[in-house]
Amino acid sequence: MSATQQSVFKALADPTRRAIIKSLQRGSQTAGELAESFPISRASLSHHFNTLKAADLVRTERRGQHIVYSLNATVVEEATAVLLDVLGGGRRGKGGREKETS
Amino acid sequence: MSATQQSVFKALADPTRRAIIKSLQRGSQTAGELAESFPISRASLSHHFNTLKAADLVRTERRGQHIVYSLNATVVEEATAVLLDVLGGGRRGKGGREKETS
DNA sequence: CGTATATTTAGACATCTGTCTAAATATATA
DNA sequence: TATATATTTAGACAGATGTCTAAATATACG
Repeated sequence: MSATQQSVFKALADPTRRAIIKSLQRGSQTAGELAESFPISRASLSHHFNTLKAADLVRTERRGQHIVYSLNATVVEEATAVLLDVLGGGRRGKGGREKETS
Repeated sequence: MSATQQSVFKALADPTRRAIIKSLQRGSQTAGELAESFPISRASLSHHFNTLKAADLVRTERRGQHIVYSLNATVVEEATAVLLDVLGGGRRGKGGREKETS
C-alpha cells in the first residue's frame, strides 16, 4: 500500500514538490531533466525527491547513469479521496470515529 | 476568494488540523467543544485555528462568549480540484489560471 | 462594578524544514 | 584503470512549526 496519509500531505505542502508532481504528470523525467525546471540546487531537489518517495508519490528506476522519476497517481488519488471524504457528508460507520491513518 | 493554494496545503499538512476539519464536517462547533476532542492546550488549538483561518478553510462567528467554527467546504473543494488536475492529464480549466498560486 | 467563563495572544523553547556547498557514490566510456 | 557525467549523501545553518505556560482580552451575569 501507500505510505502514511501524513507523509503524503506533508509532501504536498511544499510548492516545489507540487510543481514536481505536476511536471511528472506529463511524463517520466530524469533527475537532471527535472533539475532544469527548478532554480534550486540538485542536492535540494534530491532532498525533495526523498520526501516524495517517502510518501510513495513518485517511483524511481535507474536507466544507465540516469534515474528516472515517475508519478504514482494512485497515491494522488488516495489524497483526493481523503478530501472528498471531508466533503462527503460523513455518515460513516455508526457514530464511530474515523480511523485517522496519520 | 480563497487564500493562497500554499496556505491551504500547508494547513492540510498537520494531522490535528485535518482532524479539526473532519470534525467540523459534522457541524459547526465552538472552540471549547473542539478543545474537548483534542489532547493539546487550548492555546495550541487556537494557533491551529489561526492557520485554518488563514487558509480560509474555516469561518468564525461569535455567539455570546463562544466563538463558533464552521467548515468552508469551498476551499476543500478547491484543494481537491488541484489534485484532480494532476491526475487529469492537464486539461485546462476555463479562465486559464495555470499559474501556481503559491 | 466585580467575578467567572471562553478564547486568544505573548513569549519561550525544542524540533522540523528547505536550502546551500562539498564530498561521496554509481555508471559509462575512452 | 582513469576520467567524465549523474545523482545522492553529509553537514551546516537560518527560519518555520507545534507545543507549552502565563497573561491579556471579550463577554455574561450576579
